[in-house]
Amino acid sequence: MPETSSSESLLYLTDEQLRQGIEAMYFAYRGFTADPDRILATMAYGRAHHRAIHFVKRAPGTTVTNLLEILGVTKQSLNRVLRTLIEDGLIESRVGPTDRRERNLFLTEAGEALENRLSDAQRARMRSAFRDAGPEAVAGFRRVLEAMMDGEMKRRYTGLRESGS
Amino acid sequence: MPETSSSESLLYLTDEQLRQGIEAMYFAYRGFTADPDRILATMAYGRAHHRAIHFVKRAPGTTVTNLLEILGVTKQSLNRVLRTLIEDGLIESRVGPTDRRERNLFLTEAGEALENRLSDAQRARMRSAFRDAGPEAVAGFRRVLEAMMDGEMKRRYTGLRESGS
DNA sequence: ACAATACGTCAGCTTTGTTGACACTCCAAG
DNA sequence: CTTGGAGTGTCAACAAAGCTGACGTATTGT
Repeated sequence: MPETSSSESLLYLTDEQLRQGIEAMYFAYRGFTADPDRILATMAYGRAHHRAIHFVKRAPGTTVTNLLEILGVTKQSLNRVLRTLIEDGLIESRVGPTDRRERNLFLTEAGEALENRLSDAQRARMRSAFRDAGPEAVAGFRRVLEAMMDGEMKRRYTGLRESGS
Repeated sequence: MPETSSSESLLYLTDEQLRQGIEAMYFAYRGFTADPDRILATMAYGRAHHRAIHFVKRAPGTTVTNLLEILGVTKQSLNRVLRTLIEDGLIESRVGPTDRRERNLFLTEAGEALENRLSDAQRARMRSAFRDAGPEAVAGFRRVLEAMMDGEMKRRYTGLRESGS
């Protein structure tokens, strides 16, 4: 093990430092999901519904298959969630205009409303964390997270970044 | 909303930037758990077993109640996991020496071995991400994550940091 | 003696993941 | 034009892991 703090500048690669990074990631992720979870718990929804709503908002008109790839779950798992959201009138599923096998997904007004509530809660926490930590920290945060994704995830992530905004 | 990029230095608080932070967190967390998940899937274990093993390694001799508080799950949920780990000889449960109602939890040799396999995989990814991003980025990463935990989580996290290392 | 604590367990439910089978649609080769 | 294969979406049944609430037992301490 070369990184046993032999060099001062590599202190952040100590096993102990890495372990702290792992634990920070674990606890922070729980904070990250806590607010939306609380809102969702009051309805019959869970985290999976949130994810579906989020990415439909992000890429309106997306197909089921595309969503499947972004979320990395099986069809049935997504379908169950999608079905309840459609039944409840939060998501609209339109038959594809060119290829009628496809379904294009959109948020309804009610869907947008819920998306806003959830997003606001999550963004508020993110904003406060970003503000507390400062711009340089935020840049570092982003850099580490991107390096932590594996190739597949990174593709999905940067794919979204390029199409959005 | 004052943060609509009115000031250049607050660009990182734009809704779009926050949204990207949220998505980065989501995709990175999946990368973060991917390697251990792959290992665990080959056995009859899941993420819950990993968490139990991790924190028993971190705080050997911890009691069930303490673990319950750190993990923030219910007794039943933890017990199911703990029971299989004890049956499989990965965790040892010793009657508390001073208070015989308590059970002190330890990893057996086999438990240590599995912990190492899991930790190595996760640390390798963390190390590579840290190395790619550099020390300043790592510091920023940690700062943002700590700001993102809520009070309860932060207490557990810093509690561990102080007892460990 | 009695209340409180720590742990384990039972029953039953929910969310969210899985696999496998099936129906509808499209397109291209015969 | 028909027909067969590939693509897209739906449904049924099951598993992992979380939850609540109740209860039993051993132990502690007042």
